Amino acid sequence: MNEIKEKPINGVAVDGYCKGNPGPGGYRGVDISTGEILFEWHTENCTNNLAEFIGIVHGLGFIKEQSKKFGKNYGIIYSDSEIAISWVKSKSSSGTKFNVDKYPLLKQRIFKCEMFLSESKSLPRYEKWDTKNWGEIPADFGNKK
RNA sequence: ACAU
DNA sequence: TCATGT
Ligand SMILES: [Mg+2]
Ligand SMILES: [Mg+2]
Repeated sequence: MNEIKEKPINGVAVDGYCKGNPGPGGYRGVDISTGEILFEWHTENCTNNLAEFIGIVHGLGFIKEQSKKFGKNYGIIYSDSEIAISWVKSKSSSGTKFNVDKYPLLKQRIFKCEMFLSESKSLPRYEKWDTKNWGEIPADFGNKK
């Protein structure tokens, strides 16, 4: 199915980054309609896919919290990462090759992400950002050469 | 191959 | 050109 959707004008774009892979990295979330940076996180060492995964999960929690506390409904979370989206769907990042044992804070963060996913009765929508047709996701860090 |  | 992943 080669359906091409319209480029979204609402929702939250999340993107992960790594300076080296593995390397220092993190994620951020951007309000697509305004360009406002809504949340950001950095850590000393991780992989591209772990950063993308944790970013999506944080975005899901953020959207839920904004809705419940402030009645603000951000809509859909977008990610350009096939891998991270598959990990969110399965509620597990066990496919990672990265040994988190040297990074207990990261290990704990991943555990909490999976816990959040497994305990949630419902989650906000999350969809693939179609970079080919829409250009770079608005949350991108612009680190690629 | 596809997505990063 | 290398690494992370399905
Ligand atoms: Mg990305
Ligand atoms: Mg990017």
